[in-house]
Amino acid sequence: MEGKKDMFSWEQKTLLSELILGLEATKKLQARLGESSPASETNGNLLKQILSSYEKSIAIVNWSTSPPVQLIPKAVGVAPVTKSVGFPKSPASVNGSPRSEEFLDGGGSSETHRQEHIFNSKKRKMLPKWTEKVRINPERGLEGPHQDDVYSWRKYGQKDILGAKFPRSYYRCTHRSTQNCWATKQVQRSDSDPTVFQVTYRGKHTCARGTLAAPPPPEKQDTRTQPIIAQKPNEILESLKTSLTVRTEGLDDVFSFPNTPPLYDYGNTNDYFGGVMESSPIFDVAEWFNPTIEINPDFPTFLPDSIYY
DNA sequence: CCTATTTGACCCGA
DNA sequence: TCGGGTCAAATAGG
Repeated sequence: MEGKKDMFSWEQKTLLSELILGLEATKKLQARLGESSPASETNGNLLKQILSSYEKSIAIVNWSTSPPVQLIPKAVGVAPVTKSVGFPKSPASVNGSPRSEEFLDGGGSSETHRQEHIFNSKKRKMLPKWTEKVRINPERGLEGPHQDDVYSWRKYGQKDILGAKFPRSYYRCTHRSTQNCWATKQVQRSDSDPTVFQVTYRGKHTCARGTLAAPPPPEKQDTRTQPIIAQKPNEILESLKTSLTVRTEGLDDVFSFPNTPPLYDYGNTNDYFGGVMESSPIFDVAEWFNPTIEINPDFPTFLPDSIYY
C-alpha cells in the first residue's frame, strides 16, 4: 500500500501510455470521420463512447497513483470530449492507493470511521466537476439525456439552499459501496426559470456500467414508474433537453459536450410554472427527472440498479 | 425481506 | 458561526 508512493510502477506507466495512444488514435479517427462522412451519427456516438472510456480509464489510473500523472492534457485538446479529467492541484498527501479496504470497515470504530471520512472528502475534492443545464420541455419526452444520466443514482440528501427557491438534491452512484464508484451529482432547480435544472456532476463513474460501454436499451425494467408522476397535474414537463455548460472549479478544463440535440423552443411558459411555489401541488419537478434521467420519452422512469446487476 | 427515499442530525470548511 | 454536503434512522414501496 505504501510501497511506491511517488512513482508509478512501469505497469501503470505503460498502461497510461497505451491508453493515451489509444485516445489519440481515436481522436484522429474521429477527426477523419468527421470530415469524410458527415452523416455517421452512429460512428460519432461510438467514438464518443470510446473516448469517454479512455478518459475514464486514464482517470482511474491516475487515481491509483499518488501524483496524478498529468499527461492527459497534452496538446491534443481537439475533441471537446477530451476535457481531460481535471484534478485540482496535487493530491497533497493522499495515500498512494485509494483502495477499498478501509471502506469496508465493519468494526465501525469511530476512528476508522473518521479517517475514512477524511479520506473520502479529500478524494472527493480531486474529482472532476462540471455542470450541465437541463431544461424541461413541456411537449416532448425527456430529451437526449446525457450518458451520465443513464446511470443509476441514489438520492442521499436534499437541502434548502440559501437564497434558492428550490431545494438541492444530492445523488450518488448506486454502486458506490459495491464497486467503489464515487460519482455523484446534485440537482438544483433554477430560481428564475423553473424549467431549468442545473445538474452538477462530480467524478466519473468507475462502476461497471459506467466505465464500460454505456448501458443502452435494457431499460425495459418493467417500468417502475414512480407514483409521483401519477399525481402530477400534468405530465408536461416530462421532457427535458440537455444542453450543457461547464464551469469548473479552478480546473482548467474546458468542457463541452459534442452532442447537442435539436433545441426546442417553447416560447410560452406554460402556466404550469406560473405560481407554483407554495400553493401548487407541484412539489418539485426535480423529483421526476432527478433520480435518473430516463430515455423513455413517455415516462421518466427511475430505473433501479437491479437491471445491471 | 430488501432496496430506495425522506429528513433531521451531524460534520466540516470558510 | 454559518451554510453546504453527507450520514443514517425511519419510512415507503415492491
